[in-house]
Amino acid sequence: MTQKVTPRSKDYFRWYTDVIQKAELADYAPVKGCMVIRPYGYALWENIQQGLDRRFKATGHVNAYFPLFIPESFIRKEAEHVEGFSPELAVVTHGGGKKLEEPLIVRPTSETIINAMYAKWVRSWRDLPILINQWCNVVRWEMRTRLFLRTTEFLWQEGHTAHATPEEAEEEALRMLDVYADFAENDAAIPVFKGRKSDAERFAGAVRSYTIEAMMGDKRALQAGTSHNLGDNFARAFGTQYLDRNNELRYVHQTSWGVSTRMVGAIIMVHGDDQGLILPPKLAPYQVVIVPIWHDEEEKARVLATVETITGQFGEAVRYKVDDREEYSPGWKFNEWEMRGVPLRLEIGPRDVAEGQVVLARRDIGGREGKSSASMEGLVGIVQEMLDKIQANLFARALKFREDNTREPTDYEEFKAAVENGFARSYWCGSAECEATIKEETRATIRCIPFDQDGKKGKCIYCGREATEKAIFARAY
RNA sequence: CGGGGUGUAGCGCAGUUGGCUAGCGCGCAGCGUUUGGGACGCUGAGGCCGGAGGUUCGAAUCCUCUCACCCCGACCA
Repeated sequence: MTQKVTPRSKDYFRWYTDVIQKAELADYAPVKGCMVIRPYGYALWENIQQGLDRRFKATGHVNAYFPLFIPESFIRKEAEHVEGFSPELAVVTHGGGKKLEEPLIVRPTSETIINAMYAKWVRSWRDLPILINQWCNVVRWEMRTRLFLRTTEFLWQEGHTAHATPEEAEEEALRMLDVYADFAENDAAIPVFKGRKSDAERFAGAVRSYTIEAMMGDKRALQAGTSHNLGDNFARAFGTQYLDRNNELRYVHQTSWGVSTRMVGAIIMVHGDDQGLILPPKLAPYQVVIVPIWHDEEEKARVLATVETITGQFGEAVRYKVDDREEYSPGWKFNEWEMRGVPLRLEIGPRDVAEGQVVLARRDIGGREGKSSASMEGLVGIVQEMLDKIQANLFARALKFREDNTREPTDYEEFKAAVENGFARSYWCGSAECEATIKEETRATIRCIPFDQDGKKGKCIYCGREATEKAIFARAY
């Protein structure tokens, strides 16, 4: 399996799929559009889960689990929602050898079934807010699939909250977008634009959708997380009402927000290089790989004894892997673990043992430049410091790349060139016609209308009418 | 759904003017020598050539039909 991957510079998408399979993150499943997430990929996902779950808990959310099957009639209750999701539903028509009275939908998302329950649970203003998240799988029958980025079945978390007022729901939607952005930038080392979706890109059934958008290594955009203010759309469809302090019956206002295994794809595409993966230390299954080197049994004993004192030092503070396989040479292992994206490699041979030091090799900086030696004494501190540096460097590098490839074109010709090869930040008049025409002519869509605006006015990049906001346009995954 | 492509050993492929025993590289197993940037030798295991029909003395190879997967578009986290 550990053959070289197609160079990223040569064929970006081949590189992407090669890396996933050769690094053993995932493999194609026997069912079209589905993938098997292998232990190494799943460990990465578990770290993503932990990073997010910790933040959800810290903002007052609790986890729960709702069923996989949703009665077909539920999906129909919210008009825009049914229209948005119908084409991609998997439907169960038989169970236990008999045709079902009512077909069951395999959840594509859980707004409907959760609202059916919330409608039961909510009676009084005292029952609010409900702040529930669930970790689960969902199924969307997409025509075109790509490992991690879009699979028929995928793993995600979906938060579903219910609030007394529109203001609280809005506040919640924005809070969770901040949580996502914080996770993306600090844990995944992926810089994101936070902003609002255009109406055309809005979630089916939402009042407003917010998103974090990231630039991949091929300069295309990827929506890395979304947060929706659902208003009272689902509450009206499901009759989710409560009595307020004045004994008046009111609909709840809701949000939903999600991050999926797509985040794994984002990490691969943002940080990887020709050698393969580069994983951010905060999420890497192994932060450090230790490669012991020896020539004979006597050296082996000494080297491994030293390795043991090091791993003893690491304890729980560092996630490490000792690669003491005898069937591979050190050089082979170096290449293997670089391909698998381990942020830091520690080499220990007889020379190091004699000198009381180890060799450190950074994954983010190749060749000699990334190598240094460190004393065995207090190594854990040095390693942690270096992991922090790598984390910071990955973010800085990704940010610079995004900035270098985000342009502010002054006319439509420049705009077309810009979205050909990066992001364009341009005034947009807000009309769906301009948006649709741009999409048709350039294949670029509005990724978001960033919160970060300069407050100035300008002319729409397409029609020239007055515009008050700039949008990020790009080709997207 | 439209367009393109691929199915032969675990992986990557060759073989396809029909021809006898289906081959190569990597990987895998055993033994030995190796090990600081993808080591080497020897021995060996592993195939109803995607499936079904047909043509033929003879089919991986020709014909028909099917199935699966990948890539490019439209749809989407």
